Amino acid sequence: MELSDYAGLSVKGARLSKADQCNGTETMTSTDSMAQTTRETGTLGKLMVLLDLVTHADTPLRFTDILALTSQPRGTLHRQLSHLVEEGLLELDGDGRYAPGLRLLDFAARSWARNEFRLIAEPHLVELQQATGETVHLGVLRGQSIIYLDKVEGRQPVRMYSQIGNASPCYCTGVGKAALSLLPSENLVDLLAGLSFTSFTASTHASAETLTAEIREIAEQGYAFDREEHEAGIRCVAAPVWSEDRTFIGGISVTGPAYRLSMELLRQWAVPVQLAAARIMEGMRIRLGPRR
Amino acid sequence: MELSDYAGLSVKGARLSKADQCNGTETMTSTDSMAQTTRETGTLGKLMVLLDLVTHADTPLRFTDILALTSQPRGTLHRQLSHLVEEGLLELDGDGRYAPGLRLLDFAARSWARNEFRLIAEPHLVELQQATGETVHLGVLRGQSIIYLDKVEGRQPVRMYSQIGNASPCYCTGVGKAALSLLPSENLVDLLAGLSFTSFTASTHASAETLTAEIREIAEQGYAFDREEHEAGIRCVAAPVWSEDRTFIGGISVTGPAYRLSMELLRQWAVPVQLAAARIMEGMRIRLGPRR
DNA sequence: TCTCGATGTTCCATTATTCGGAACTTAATT
DNA sequence: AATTAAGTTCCGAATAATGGAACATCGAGA
Repeated sequence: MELSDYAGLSVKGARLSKADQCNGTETMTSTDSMAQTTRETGTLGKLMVLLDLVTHADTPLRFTDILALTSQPRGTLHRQLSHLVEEGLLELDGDGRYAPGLRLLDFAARSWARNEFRLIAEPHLVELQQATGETVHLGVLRGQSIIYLDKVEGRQPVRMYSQIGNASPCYCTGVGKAALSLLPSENLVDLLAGLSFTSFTASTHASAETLTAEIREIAEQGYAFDREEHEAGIRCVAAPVWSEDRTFIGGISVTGPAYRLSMELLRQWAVPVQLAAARIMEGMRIRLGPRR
Repeated sequence: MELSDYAGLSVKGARLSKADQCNGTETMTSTDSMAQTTRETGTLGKLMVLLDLVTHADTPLRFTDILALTSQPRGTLHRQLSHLVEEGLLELDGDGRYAPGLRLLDFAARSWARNEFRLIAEPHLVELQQATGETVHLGVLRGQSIIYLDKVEGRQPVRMYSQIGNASPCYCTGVGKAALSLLPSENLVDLLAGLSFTSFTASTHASAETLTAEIREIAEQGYAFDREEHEAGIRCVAAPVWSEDRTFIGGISVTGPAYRLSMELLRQWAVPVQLAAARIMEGMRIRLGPRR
């Protein structure tokens, strides 16, 4: 119900919720451990589950594929998909395959262009990029995921699994762990309880225990590392950033290939990263402080 | 009062949607030719109007602002906004102001990353950029708008959402007019009938008549110009591109400042632009041809 | 060609959700 | 403190979504 609830951004598990609301038990699913309490927002919630399904699929899905994934009555599913297509949120090609709709791009372009947090942070990200020569990210916590709001690359393009708008897990990214270190322990416990840990590399945290320990450490020292936890060969150092009203809880990071970024070098960069973070927060305070 | 009049993607009188463009069985004599029944897709349609309102606003809106814009009952509006917020499509800050939700970014990032048209076109856009040294765009027609799918700039890395994803009018952009030149005259008439012409510059088309004339010309010669019609001092030359099943009707363009791009130079570039367009379509044919 | 099965679409009574007026809280202003 | 504006919650009535089944459509194999 707080800032932790929509399952849409979680890596796995959005599909389960659909199955839940299909059969008997309704309205009484209070605190569920495995499936995060997906509070279906009526009609919209059901449609969003579908939109999630299609946008998360690796390839355009046929009607029957979606039918199998949702186990809904055919007629119902057909109407729901039709509505999504008619609104431009999905597109149906000549082969009867559903793909994400381009209208989503228009929404996102506006969402991004006007985002105050990003606008304020941008110059500081550029500065940090120039100081280090490596790629700089800005991300915020939404649900269990980090959504990357911005990315400033150097000249040498390094192939990385990161892109503006992409949602990444919070438990294996520098920005994610930095963000988690900002949460009150109560909220943190809740969030961790809903996580399912996927081991992307050998270094990825596999349990809430080890993660909690590291987060405590991060909270003390004020910066976080990603020791090739999300992608092999990629390291980063991150610092937490937040807005005063806690609408944005996230972080910034400097990321690069392990062969170039020794842990020692990353440790040296912790201070400039923290400084940039401090400047961003100062910028937010000036810009947004008065009226809160 | 019509609250679906957003300058977004839906056409008022006639929606150029799947129903129309589907296989063989056209000529069903558009059932909604005179009946302006804005077929709102039930609950979803109403919510999308709200989402449009908020994302199109220049600044975050307060509850009362939205209330005034929609003239809905307060209770109803409040519940609708709550649902959108709960799903992460909108965000409500500490001041009670509604802004676009970051979840939209996640959707869009996936929508973009997997878009086949864009993936196929990309290398040809890069090539065209290198040949001309100017900025190259790829856009497709959705409703009355051109949505930019890709942008290749000179030296600077692509700022993902700076232009990509933006919806622009079809009647005053090179890509837009090139796209319109592909439409069957019946569809074109329907679409033009729903347009309202905003004069961005002195050169912007102000009526369907002059626009229709130019589109006819474009259809003959196979390329289009933007003579500072959308933005003063900016010119472009564009060529139409389409996918075989007409799912994508759009174009590519080379854009730049008028002082550097004489009309004569643009005319010379028409051929390379058309060539790039042809290669993209060939790529689509190879990639998607078989199974249609 | 015909039939069969798989896939996709439409229909309609039932059911659940949304609607919207009004009462009820806050928060800001005089 | 009194008053107005702003936002939230409630509940019967209106409306939209549901889901089962009938209706199309298409491909492949007999």
